[in-house]
Amino acid sequence: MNEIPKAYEPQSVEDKWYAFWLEHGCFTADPARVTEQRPAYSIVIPPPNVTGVLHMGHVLNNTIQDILARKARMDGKEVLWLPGTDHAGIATESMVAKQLSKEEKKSKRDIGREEFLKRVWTWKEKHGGIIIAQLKKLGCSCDWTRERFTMDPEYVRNVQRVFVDLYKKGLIYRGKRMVNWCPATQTALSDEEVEMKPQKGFMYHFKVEVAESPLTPALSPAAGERENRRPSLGKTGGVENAVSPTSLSPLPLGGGEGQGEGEARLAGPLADSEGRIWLTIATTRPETIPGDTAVAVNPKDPRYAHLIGKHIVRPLPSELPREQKLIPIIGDEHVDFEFGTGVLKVTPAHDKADFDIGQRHKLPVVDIMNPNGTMNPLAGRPLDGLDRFKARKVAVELLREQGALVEEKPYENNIGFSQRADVPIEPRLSEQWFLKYPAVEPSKACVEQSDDPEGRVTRVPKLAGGSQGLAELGLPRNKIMRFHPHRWAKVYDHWLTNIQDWCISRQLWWGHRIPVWYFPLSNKKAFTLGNVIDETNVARVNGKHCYTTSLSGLPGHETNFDITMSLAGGWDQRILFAATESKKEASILEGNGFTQDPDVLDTWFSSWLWPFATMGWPEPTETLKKFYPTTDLVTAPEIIFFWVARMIMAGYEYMGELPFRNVYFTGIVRDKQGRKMSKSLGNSPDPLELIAKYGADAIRFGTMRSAPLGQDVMFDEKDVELGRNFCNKLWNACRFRQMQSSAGVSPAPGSEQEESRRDACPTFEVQGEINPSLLTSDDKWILLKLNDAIREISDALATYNFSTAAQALYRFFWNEYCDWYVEASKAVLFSGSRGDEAQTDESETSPSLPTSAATEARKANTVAVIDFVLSHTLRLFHPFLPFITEELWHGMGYSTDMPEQQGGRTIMNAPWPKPFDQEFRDAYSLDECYLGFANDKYEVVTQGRNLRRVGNIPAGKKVKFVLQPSRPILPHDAEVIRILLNAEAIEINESFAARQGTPTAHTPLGELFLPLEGLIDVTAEKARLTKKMEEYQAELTKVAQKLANPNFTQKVPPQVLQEHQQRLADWQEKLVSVKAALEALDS
RNA sequence: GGGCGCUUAGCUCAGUUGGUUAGAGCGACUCGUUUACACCGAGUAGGUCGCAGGUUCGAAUCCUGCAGCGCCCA
Repeated sequence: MNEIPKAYEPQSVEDKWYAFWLEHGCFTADPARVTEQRPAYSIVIPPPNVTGVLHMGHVLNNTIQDILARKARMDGKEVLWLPGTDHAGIATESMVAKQLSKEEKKSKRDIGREEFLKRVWTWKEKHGGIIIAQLKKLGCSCDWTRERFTMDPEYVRNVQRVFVDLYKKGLIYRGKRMVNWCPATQTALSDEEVEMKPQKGFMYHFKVEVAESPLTPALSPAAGERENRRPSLGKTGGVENAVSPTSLSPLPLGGGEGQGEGEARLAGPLADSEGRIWLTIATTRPETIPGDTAVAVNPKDPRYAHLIGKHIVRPLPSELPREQKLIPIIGDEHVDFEFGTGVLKVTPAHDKADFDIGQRHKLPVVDIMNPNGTMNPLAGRPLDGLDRFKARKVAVELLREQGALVEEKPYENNIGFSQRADVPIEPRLSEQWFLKYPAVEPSKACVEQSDDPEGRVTRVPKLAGGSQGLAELGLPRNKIMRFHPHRWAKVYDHWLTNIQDWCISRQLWWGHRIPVWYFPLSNKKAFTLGNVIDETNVARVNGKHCYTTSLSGLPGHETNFDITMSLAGGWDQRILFAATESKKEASILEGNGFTQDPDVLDTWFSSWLWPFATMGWPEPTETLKKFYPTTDLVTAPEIIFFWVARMIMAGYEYMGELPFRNVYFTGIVRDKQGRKMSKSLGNSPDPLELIAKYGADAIRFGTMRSAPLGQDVMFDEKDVELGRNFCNKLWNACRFRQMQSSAGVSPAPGSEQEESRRDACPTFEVQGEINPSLLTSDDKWILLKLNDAIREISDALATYNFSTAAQALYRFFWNEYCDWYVEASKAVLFSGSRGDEAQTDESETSPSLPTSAATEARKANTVAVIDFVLSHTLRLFHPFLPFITEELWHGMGYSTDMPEQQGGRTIMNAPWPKPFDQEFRDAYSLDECYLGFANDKYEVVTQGRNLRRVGNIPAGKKVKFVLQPSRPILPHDAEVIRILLNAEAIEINESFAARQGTPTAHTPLGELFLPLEGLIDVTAEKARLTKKMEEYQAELTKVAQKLANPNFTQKVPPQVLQEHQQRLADWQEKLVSVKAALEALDS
């Protein structure tokens, strides 16, 4: 560390140490090293998308994981931080598809499945390493020898194994249902991938004729009520025509009366002059009218009940003859008669609720759309081929032309959007694979629901079969998982309580292809498949859920020889399904005319296995034995359902145990204005640029300092700047220490550099290095402050309060160590190097000055204290600032005397500082009273600086202060005050007679004067003192009033009472002092 | 509609079980290049703790209601 640069230059340091760590295998976990004394600690990384790039969310998330991992290493644990990437089905596939269309103007179908997948792999090879390299830049201490990818061959096998297993258990099934269909990516999505967003649109009211009208003469329109026009809609003047030429009148039924003005006109059947009855229907999706197969009313609705069983004439498609457009009016209790007009159009093919109504009433399902969101021929001639949104406009026009459109008004409602493609999803009837979640009960029970950190009160899960609690579930206390912040536990519990089956198939190519093969049963060949499946077996399949057998029959050939078959039927044809994870059996199937399901699995169906599938499962590997369950999981709350909940279920189902003990949910990183970081807003800074500009440590520290537990993070580049400044401060504080050593402040004459370092390096046998008898009050103060900091930071980290820890580090180091201690230490370090004039004045009242040899010993002792503090501080900082601390650890020589594996090679393995034990405190007389004394001393300094201000004396100008002590002051302490005040001298004078008008301050150590030669601005000083006096008076009054209240004095605890009495005395004293000063000015 | 969170200095946030003058960083302003650091030091200003009630000797803190913002679920 010769010729240390004045400013810290991270660029020259970071790569060097990262390479060093890798070279020495510092991140590599070895299960063989795990013992009782060296417990395991593990985290699995939330695998970033393989082709993704680092964003601020990753920085936040991975910095936290790295802090946890590095802290655990320093605690002497065997640490596994297992990294990897996710194949990210839709994201990656659409990225490659986009590129294909851009560069070659081709769709994936143009080049075919095989070729397309080849392109994706190429893309993956090219971009897949980027984010990993970026994590390394950030300093992440992952065990890269264990990097995994969700499409690694073993991982693929695991996914298939799990699929087949769940299939055999009857938990995976194929079903034709309403799913969330994304017309952009043309695949089904799970409920979790749908995001509800408010959407501005229109509510259209249109009228339909009741086919059986006129019903009865009684329903003819009442006389004189013909003028019942809708209000004109201005530019959509066509509406006016819509109700002409036949004006409608409300029928004299009770229903519509409670409605609002506008709705009243629309609700209830209307009759025209010819006695025909019309119903008005409200909809936001008129383009789906051709798919309507009924209209529904609530059977309890008096306005419409009598119409149930009749028919209406569906207005679209226009070209169809009336008799082909008659659809029934049905009664269904689920119709909300408050909503719209109380008449609901039922489109079973294009709405989830309508589909359910359709099922109840056995309505036909008319699908009028293509998978890409365009209309098909069933929608009618003008709509056919149009995009659904274009079709909506056209449909409105058609209604208008027919005179059926009654009203059109702006309307906002919540629409489901495809999270990935950001287009409205289309509810669509489709055949997909579904999973009924396994292990739901233990997954629910294992998460601590009480807010008590001790876990004393745990929710007793309600289980079927009379189970009473965790014991019945095999969940002892240590099998409980905690969420941080705790409130997410409730969200998790709620989701699990209302859990719906998971649609796991995706109509994509990139991903885990579903390990199921089909065979249409009309083909007799299947019955003799491999001499194993014959007609007898198929007969057994028929009517049962499944039948299991081995096709290949070769022992040990594959890990699983089972084949599960089931008979599906009822919709299109009867199909034989065969699920197998065995390649051998798959090829037999294919050789016999079976074809594999073209779909792939939802990406999360592979990531939910991540904690164990990355550790060698299903083999009982050493890694699994030692590192599963993992200790902590750090992730974003956005994926609590996608990932966290599912991992817990998979953990129970396949490992019989929870996958992690703690889950830490980070906040969302937002910009200064509180907006979410997003590509389209362009408000997301590139972390790599920030690292290049400020250093990785800076971005880590800045992010951590401003990321409170469970709150969103408002990101501001200023935070990174602060991190950079902090590193620089640390750097320079160490530089200062080095300068003392090189300036010859070593203990004994003739000592070598190395020796002085060793002397100074206090890490282990500290007692021998620092001479307790030479400790100053400042030394003891900083040691006690260090002790507080150790405790505070350790506690904060143990409770995942990273910002608290970072702020404590900042405060301790910058405020307490640099601003006070280092400055105070100069009193010792610089003594003798410049005249001791300051102390000559006080020689009468103070003990005699130390001899020169004694001075040297004291300097050495101060350096020893500095080394002690710095070597501890570097370790406290290391999880946050890995690079600079490693650089300084070596540069300062603190590594030299440490055992190889405990800090000698790298600070990574240096032991985490522990709060001082009693023995240590006794040895160094670290009594809390020194905190008080040093604080008083620093208060004198603050007051003195204040006086300078009053005298308008520049901070740089040397002046003389006088202290009239209220207690004995040692020469050292006087010198500290002098240095900190940047004073020419400080005179300790018990009988100082201040000249009239001398600025004075009342301090805990006595009256402090700043004698000036008549330069003082009397008016300003008066103002200052008056302000102070008023302040003291106000406080005094407040306390006095409290103490005068018998209610207070009688009820309050004695300790509080005493405190208040003390306070009263203090204020009184101050007040007297300030009053005296004011009087002195006046006279 | 249900649930959760937030509201304290110009900004971002601390404030533990109620108990001194409600703290910090940034920003602003003033002064200063004093031999670690201008990526610095010293100092100053700035808050009726969202609003209204209540409990209490005492409320930023506990309770109730209201308002605003945000998120999740339906």
